[in-house]
Amino acid sequence: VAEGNEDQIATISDVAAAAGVSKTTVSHVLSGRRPVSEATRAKVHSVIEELGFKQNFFAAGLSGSSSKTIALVVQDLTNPFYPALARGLQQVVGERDYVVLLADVGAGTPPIEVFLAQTVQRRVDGVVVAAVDVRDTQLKPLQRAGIAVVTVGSPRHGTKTDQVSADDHQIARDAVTHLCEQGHELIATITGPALVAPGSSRLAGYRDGLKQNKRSASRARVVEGDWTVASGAKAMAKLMRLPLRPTAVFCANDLMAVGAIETAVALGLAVPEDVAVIGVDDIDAAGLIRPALSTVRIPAQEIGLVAGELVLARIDGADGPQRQVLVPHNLVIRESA
Amino acid sequence: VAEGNEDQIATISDVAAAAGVSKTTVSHVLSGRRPVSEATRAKVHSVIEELGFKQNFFAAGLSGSSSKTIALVVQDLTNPFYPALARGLQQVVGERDYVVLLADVGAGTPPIEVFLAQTVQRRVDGVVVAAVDVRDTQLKPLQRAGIAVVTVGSPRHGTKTDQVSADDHQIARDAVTHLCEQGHELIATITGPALVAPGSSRLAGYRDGLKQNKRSASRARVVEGDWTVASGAKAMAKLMRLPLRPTAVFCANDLMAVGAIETAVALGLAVPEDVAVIGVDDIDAAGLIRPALSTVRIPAQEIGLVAGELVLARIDGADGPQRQVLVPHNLVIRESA
DNA sequence: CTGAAAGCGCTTACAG
DNA sequence: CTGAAAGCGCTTACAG
Repeated sequence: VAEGNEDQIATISDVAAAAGVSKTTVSHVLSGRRPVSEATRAKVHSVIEELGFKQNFFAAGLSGSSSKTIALVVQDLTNPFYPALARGLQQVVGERDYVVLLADVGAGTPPIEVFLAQTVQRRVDGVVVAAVDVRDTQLKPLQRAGIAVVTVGSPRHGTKTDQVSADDHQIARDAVTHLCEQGHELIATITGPALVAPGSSRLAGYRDGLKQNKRSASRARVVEGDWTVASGAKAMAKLMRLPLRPTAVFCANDLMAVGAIETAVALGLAVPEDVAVIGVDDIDAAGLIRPALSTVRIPAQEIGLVAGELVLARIDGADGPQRQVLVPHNLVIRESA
Repeated sequence: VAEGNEDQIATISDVAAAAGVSKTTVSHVLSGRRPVSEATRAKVHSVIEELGFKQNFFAAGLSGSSSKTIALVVQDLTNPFYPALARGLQQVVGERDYVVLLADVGAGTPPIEVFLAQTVQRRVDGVVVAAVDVRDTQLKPLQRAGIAVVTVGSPRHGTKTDQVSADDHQIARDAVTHLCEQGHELIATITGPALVAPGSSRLAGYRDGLKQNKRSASRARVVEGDWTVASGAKAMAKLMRLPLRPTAVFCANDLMAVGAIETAVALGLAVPEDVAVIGVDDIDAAGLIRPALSTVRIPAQEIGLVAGELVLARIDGADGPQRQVLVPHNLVIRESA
């Protein structure tokens, strides 16, 4: 036991020397990529333990070339959807000893293209993109570099990646159907900006829901908001002035639903007795306001899980066509509808 | 222009050859660590551009040994405090081309000790720990490995790292003082579990605030909750049964304040006319409930910024004693107090 | 079942 | 102002 400079970090050579075997053998007991006799395996392991040996990440990567890391690009970490997604992703990839590199586009720095470049330079194994700002031309270079890319959210024009998202169309249909089951006939909607996802899909789903349940549709009962409480309040005021006043409103997100409820209360209308209101998202406040908000929960964490499974599958070499998976949502019925 | 196998990733040797200089020189124009003539610098840069050369992260790290990454360990990404902190951190470190590696302890996997081990293996430059579960004995190895460690939250016994946190003591004092300025005499508090931070500091701050404003203190007006809405509601019921009913309640977080308000309303008490309620955190729901909750905003993003500055300072070689910085909070007065 | 040796793509004394 | 060469700590054909 003459060696043992304990201040120095142990390398694979130290382990090999102390165990009386070659670096090759140590490397193989580490990777398991080639059979090693039980005796020497045990010896090597005990030496590793004793020396506190840890593989040098850079050296391993330089030869082997996988960094065991997944990058996650997120539109706005401040929106609770993304942290939940991040958690789901970490859960599945962490299981396989991958680590997650985070980029919050909303932070403003670094610029997204800089981060994506970093991603290839660092030989990241996979990238999960949950950010509307990213154009597919920015993703091409990653794919060419052999990085597995999966995209979260509604499909965008021309994007060629595996995708996960909530089923926005079905979400709206389910909400409308719930309203119908409660006996409502005149059902309005407060939409998000209607040309882009997920606003467009939820509007289409609303219309389908009406048709499917044989309710009448009317352009007057469709009012556009911009996802904010204030816009929901304003849209609701417009709706409540209609000659044929709707008795139920499907709001394309919870924030607008909160605004809608405030307007209803301000007008002296009881919710849900006079007007029922249902939202989408299940934000934290949904259960805290009165009346408590009925809504459709977007399964953010599950989306993260699936995104993780998709990247890992590609990393493991799965080929075949791009996959698109829709993660099931669920209705959370509280008081407002 | 005979070379140019465009399918292959360009290395520093390719650049050197194409520019007619040595790898040494290319390396130096990249790092700027030694003067290079303007002419050759320009030539090298143009070749880099042309070949689309990107430094191999592993090779650079193996020689140079900095990974340009900061790890962030967070207790529960699902709590909005942490995403905001993460954003602040990214903003400052991103500016300097560092990238952030995220670990959400609440995800359950990987185990925290595994992640911390990864952190030294990957030669991370700094670690920001915002997680109560991490004991200082787990941090020692990182510091020994030369990693800059900063800790977020109230100081813990024996921890020897730079620290950032909100000033929990002062937060409570400020809230109580606000209540006093509104003319309240009998001021109660609903605390978190009182033995651990931040519950203990907020309780102490409440008592100081009372003393400083010459209000009477009473053990009966201190009721312990567990940070949840339900516990706040229950504590409030107890408080409202007191013979000398308090006219104002300082709740150690917003969730308990929401519960307190619900109880008050259920008892037919008007808020803030009959009882004023103030919380801490400024959660999203605070502005959405009625009456809107007055509270003390915890400056999560600023805490992240400061944490980033502290790590970077240490990475840049700052020595000297451990620093502890308290980030200023602010009162957000809405309707409930 | 095991080793010697080349090689991954950089950085950095050392030398001029 | 610039280069040749050693070395960082691994992995992996190749050979036995």
